Amino acid sequence: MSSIDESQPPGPAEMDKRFEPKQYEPAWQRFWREHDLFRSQTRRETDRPSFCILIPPPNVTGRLHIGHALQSSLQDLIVRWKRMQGYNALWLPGTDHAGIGTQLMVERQLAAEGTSRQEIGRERFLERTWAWKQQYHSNIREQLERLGASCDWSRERFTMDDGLSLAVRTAFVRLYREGRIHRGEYMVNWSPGLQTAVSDLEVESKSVRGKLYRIAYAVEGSDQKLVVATTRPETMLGDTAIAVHPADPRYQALIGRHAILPLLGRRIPIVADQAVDPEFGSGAVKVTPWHDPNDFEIARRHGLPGLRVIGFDGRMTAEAGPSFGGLDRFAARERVLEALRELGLLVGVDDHVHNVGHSQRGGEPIEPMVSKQWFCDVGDMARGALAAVRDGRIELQPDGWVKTWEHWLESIRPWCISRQLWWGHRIPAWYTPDGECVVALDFEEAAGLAGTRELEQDSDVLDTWFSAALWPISTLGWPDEDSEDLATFYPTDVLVTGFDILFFWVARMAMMGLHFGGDVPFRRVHLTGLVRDARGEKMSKTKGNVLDPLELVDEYGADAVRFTLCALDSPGRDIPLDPERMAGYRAFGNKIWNATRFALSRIGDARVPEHLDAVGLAAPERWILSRFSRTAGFVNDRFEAFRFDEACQRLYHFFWGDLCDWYIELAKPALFGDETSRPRVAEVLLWVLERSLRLLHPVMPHLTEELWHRLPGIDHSGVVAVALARYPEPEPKWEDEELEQRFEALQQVVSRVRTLRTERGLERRARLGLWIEGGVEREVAFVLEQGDLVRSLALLEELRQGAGPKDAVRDRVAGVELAIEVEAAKLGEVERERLGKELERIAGETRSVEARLANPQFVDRAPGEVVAGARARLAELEQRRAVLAAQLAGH
RNA sequence: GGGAGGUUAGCUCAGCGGUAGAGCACCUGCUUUACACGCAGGGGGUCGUGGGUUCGAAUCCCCCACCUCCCACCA
Repeated sequence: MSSIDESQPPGPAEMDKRFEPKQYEPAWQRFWREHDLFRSQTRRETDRPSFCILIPPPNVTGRLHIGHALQSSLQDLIVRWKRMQGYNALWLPGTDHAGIGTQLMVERQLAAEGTSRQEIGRERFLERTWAWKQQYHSNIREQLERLGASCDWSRERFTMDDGLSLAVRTAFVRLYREGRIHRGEYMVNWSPGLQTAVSDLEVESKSVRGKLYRIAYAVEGSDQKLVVATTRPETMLGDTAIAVHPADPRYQALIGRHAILPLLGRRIPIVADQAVDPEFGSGAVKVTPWHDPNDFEIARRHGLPGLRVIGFDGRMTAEAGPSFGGLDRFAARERVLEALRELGLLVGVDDHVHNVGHSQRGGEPIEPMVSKQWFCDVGDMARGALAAVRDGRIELQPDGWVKTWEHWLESIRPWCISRQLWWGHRIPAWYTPDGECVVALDFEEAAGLAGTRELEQDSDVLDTWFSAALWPISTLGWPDEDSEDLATFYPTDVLVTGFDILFFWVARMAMMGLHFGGDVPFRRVHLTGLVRDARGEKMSKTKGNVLDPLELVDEYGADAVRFTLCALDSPGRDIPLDPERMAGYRAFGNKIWNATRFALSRIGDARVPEHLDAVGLAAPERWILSRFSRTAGFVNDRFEAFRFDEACQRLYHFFWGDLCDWYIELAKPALFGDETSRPRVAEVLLWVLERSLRLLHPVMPHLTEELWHRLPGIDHSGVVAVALARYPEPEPKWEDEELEQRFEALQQVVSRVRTLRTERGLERRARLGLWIEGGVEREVAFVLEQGDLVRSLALLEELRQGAGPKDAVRDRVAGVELAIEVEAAKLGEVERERLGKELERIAGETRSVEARLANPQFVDRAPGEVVAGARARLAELEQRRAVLAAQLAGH
């Protein structure tokens, strides 16, 4: 107990009228940390069932953005809920080294110092980057903690930790030895800006307004010109053939002959290939094998040589000839066109809109070119991942993503996994002086295999997503097959992430998890939408509409931020985030605060009861317990279905509507009354409040923790925090459908009286008398039985059964006919109008229901209860019409 | 060219077979012994267009229109 007291927030015993998240949120974060509440256990240490979520690791040097806040809120909600359900729940945190991103940041820093990575060399550059990582890596943890994340920080991982690095090397070596990884010269996407190859996924195709140029090539041994169409004239310098469709009648005679490449005078063959579309351009295609993926394939089929005319820096090479070598690729284009124009060989220029691949990161056009790289052939692993989703071992939510998943995995191509970067996992391959390649776990093994220590390691690093693909197994201890964590938590249960990395990450984890882990890496994947601004626009720095989650936490409190994000997470939708909405949920927090404050001020000596005995409770108590039970059932069910939005709506309306607006008001007479009724009512109020705090805890952990600890009678030596309290479940014995219906009538009667005050512009406390004149027996009896409560809620002078004064205002609500005595009972103009409108509405609905009932097909085919419902509705409409019509006629 | 999603109250969105809901915004009253981050009451929608299925459609099916996003080597 004493240790708890020490880390209790220092807040005053007296509660302020307004809650102030800043005063207690950091204190509870510290409390959780100091009590080490979220450390999970291995199966050796506990027999509780396990539950595991792995964090999608943020960039180690990054700052959390609003998307992280969304995903973290959802992950924390899930893991807190499961933990409270008694699971050995683990939310494993960590960070990613983010190869390109981090390297670029450090390079930028070097540039500012007037140097570069090339200048300082690889070793010093890596030292710098590690230092940079050390400096920033605690930021992510701090930021997650400020959101209230209940991660097990003792298990924090970083993709370049020793253990994870070993996992990466092990996976690489095994895949290599299985023949799934190989090195070769193929067409890759080259980013001249980043100076590295990138994978297909890192290329974004953008529609570009360009030109289609028609260039005339001379045919050898004739005066004939062969016109080809191209969008990239500069690549002609690397042409090694012209291709036409084999069946194209225009070019039959030319197949097998040669053309002379303009500008360079090279003799190139004219070949026939199916890939050529006779309808496009001139029907003849220039073939540049080393700078176009299609041409590469054509060249392979025809055994054509390739020439590198564009270098890795985006400039033309010496192969491009003396006039062009050294020029930037775009400058070369102009120069080539100019030269062709002079020679009269540029025979046409048309506007042409086409798609050009751009580097996702750098933004510049990607240069397709042949390069020696490492590739991972994921074909059969992809089939495994495909099957896992098809047969439900992995559930994607929303399931609309299944098709996308299938399409991508069915048409998957080898994955280019090498990057010409320095920051990352260096490829575990060594070369002997003879150029022999040895793949091994480390230098010693490589030396043993090669029979020499004169080895040079491959200079490339692996794609960041390669290590990310191993995250589910590597963080849990793989390749150590005896790892207790792996045995306890693998397969993990839930993955929450954005759809934008479905292929980059999720699919690849599925492949690697199945391959190395022997099972799916996670059973369910919850894909979130994109967080947008209040108007639904994408957040971007240039637009200046970026919302920083930590600033939002400062302004509204972490719980309000979390509640908002969870409440807006509806499947398949982007999330428009309006700070106004967050203010609304901050108000909700304040409501919870004040409800508790009120309860604490009126409960006397009552304590939160261990068990609640239903016997002898009055109707309002039985009612709120019934509502609570149904809410608990609903919330659990919606959490289970990952419908956090629906769960949050229900929590909000239960607490604010049922508990505050109605129950607390209903309980007030007893709470302010004598000692006969007060203790029991106070107990129920405390009980419901305490259970409600538990119910709300996964969404609003700080506030619920703060308030829960203020409630009297909780044995904190048993359960030190609400974070570890049992999550409420529905209690069917308290659910009372009939009682809830009767209460509905009571509520409507009270509302009708209140409406009348507004209609008549009466004083809030104007003396009113209410007569219950008739109606449905059950409801009437209940309203009369609860007469005292109705009187206090509706602020009535008196309430009686029987016929009211002649000039009273009459209405029928929820089956109860009532007459309200008002001093000046004349209907005003506005009221008459409203009555008229209401009668019209009733007449309209009556016609519609009558028509339905007059239709024999409806009566025959519709379910009995629907027909009965319609009949009852018709009767109710008629009763109400009669009352209102009499009312209107009587004045 | 394929695929997915969207089109419901002024705004942002739920609902997805029995004639419409929320939050915010708006209007009208309120120092009511927890809360103005409050209380009570209210106005506001032919659920994108056109067909079809059904006793009955915002809800299922088809067409169209307009948005958004993925995927795709026609130079």
